[in-house]
Amino acid sequence: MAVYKRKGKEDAESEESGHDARRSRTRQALIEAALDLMSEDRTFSSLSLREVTKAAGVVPAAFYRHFRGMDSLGLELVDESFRTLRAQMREVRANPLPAEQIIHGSVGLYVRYVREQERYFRFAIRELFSGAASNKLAIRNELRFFISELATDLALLVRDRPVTSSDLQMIAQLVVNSMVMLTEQVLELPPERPEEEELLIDTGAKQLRLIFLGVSLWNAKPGKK
Amino acid sequence: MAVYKRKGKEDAESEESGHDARRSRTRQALIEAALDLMSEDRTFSSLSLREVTKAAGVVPAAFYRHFRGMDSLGLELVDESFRTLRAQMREVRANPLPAEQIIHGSVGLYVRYVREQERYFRFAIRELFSGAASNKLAIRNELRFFISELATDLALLVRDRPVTSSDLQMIAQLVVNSMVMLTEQVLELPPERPEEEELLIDTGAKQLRLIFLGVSLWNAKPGKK
DNA sequence: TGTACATCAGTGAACGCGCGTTCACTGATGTAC
DNA sequence: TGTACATCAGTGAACGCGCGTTCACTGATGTAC
Repeated sequence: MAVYKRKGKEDAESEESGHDARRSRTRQALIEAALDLMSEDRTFSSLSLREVTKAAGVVPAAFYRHFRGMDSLGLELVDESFRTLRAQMREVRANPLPAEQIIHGSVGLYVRYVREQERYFRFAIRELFSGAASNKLAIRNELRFFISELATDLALLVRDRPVTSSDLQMIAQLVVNSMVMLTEQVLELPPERPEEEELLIDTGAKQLRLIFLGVSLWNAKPGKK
Repeated sequence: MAVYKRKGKEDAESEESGHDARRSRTRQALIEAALDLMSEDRTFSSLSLREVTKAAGVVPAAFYRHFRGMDSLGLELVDESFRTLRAQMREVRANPLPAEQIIHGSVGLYVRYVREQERYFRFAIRELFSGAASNKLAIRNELRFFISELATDLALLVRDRPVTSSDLQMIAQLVVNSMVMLTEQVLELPPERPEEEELLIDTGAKQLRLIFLGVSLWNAKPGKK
């Protein structure tokens, strides 16, 4: 049994040859294949290992060189989905306070991002509502993370009033919930319908404005529950 | 080929004997079986015809005496789900205007109703986000119906201000969306956790109050978009 | 009321098919010397 | 540089299994007379 020094993992993997490059190319092909197969109304749990490998252009047995089974591919997809989404959120969060323009602009950015990354959002939203327990839990945790971050931002908005942190969470949850429902609507749109997309953005932005109007009155008067 | 007079369909079907009674008993057993099999994290599309018949206690071929295939069973489930939900909504709607008590009370009623009819709501919410296109469409239409009804009710709330009917729809959609997300949270609760259930009701009610606070300011000042 | 017959929900066997998983293998890539 | 050998991603065949659907059937229920 000999131990060899291995080449470090290459950054640009797609055009390489060699064991490592081939490995990660096939692995990526399996991930892409699974996402593509879910583009219509298929659930992840309804995909078969064999059809994923077929779509990826490898033999069924090759799957096991990369994942222990479909479950483990599912977890990988959750990770991939939220890795990019978290990065995006960090960017958007770097924006200033929510004034009218900013709300509409942020919703627009988000919607266009959903469009761009349709396959990941489709996967995530389906797994959130009907996926395996482990995926569901992982996604709920990611959402809770977004909610907490948003609650932190909201604290600045209401710093002149006594709003409890659990109320901040409640408000942030309402906002994130609205974004989840908006996401579903965007994914439901037929492709290439910019007018309808704008309509969704307008309505989504109005709903956020409505919520922020409510926030501006929250605990403003002594009529607290 | 002789034509016989048939007995009229009996109202109390469960304890009867005879062709018709047996027919509707098996049919109901298939429906119940499908709902029960979805109680964990299974999607309707992941159920097999054979396991549904097995759970219903009949042979696979018997399925075809009642439904053309699984698709047609799915449509039947959508119908059943919303038939009862619509009746429930009619009752709740018979209540007066949303003051604080009434919001909390209505949310409480709704949540307890979801608990009671868990299987139907689970089916509906899963199909909404990841079901077959036809089921998805049917459910979206039912939701649109609720939104329109709610918009009509909201019109009374804002009759002193110039709120467009599309804004009323936008507001009603926000409310219904929040209820959808609340439903998912209720279904996610482990059974028999009254404290956590109350917490969900409190939070849901607060979110509605927040929205209605926003509504009370909507177009109140000339600062219209 | 009694008998002969029609109806039809449910049966049980059969079919070809795609499934997940296993296994010994192949052959290109990489290493040791 | 050249050679012998190790590594290992991907192959192809095989397995037993549950699947959807078909079909002629059975036997209880219901009707005609």
